Amino acid sequence: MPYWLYKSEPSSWSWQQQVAAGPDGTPWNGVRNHSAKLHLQAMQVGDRGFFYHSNDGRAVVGVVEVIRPYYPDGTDPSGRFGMVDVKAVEELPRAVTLDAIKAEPGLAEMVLVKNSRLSVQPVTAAEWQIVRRLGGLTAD
DNA sequence: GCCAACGTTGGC
DNA sequence: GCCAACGTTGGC
Repeated sequence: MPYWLYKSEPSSWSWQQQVAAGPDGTPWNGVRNHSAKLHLQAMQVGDRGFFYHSNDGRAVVGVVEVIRPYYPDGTDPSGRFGMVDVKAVEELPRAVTLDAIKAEPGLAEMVLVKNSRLSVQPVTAAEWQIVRRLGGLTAD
């Protein structure tokens, strides 16, 4: 099963808001980039991903799960882009900062490091376990 | 707040 | 279809 990473500025959509949205989750809307769109389209219900706070925060703070597969994003007037619904699953006991990620040799190839502007990214199984461990979660 | 990187737009 | 201009993102 693939893993993902979702970036959001806390000032526009924060982990706290995601948690508050509860088990019904929320649409991950607003993606307007074709690489990110391809990742959204590849997602299946049950896929999990990290929730990353960009700019103000710069850390992985939680885990979310896809609960509805790709469907059109009504906030896109062009109709070209879509979204999935995600829900919060668990919070990291310790946020994993970008600095910590960059300091970890096993994470040097993370898309977050290599292409920090991509808003929805794939995460490898190895990276997934390293970040979980750094964040104080048990391995899957 | 600056600016580099990158994606998108639009004129040709 | 190329590419310069422009806007946005996000780390610093």
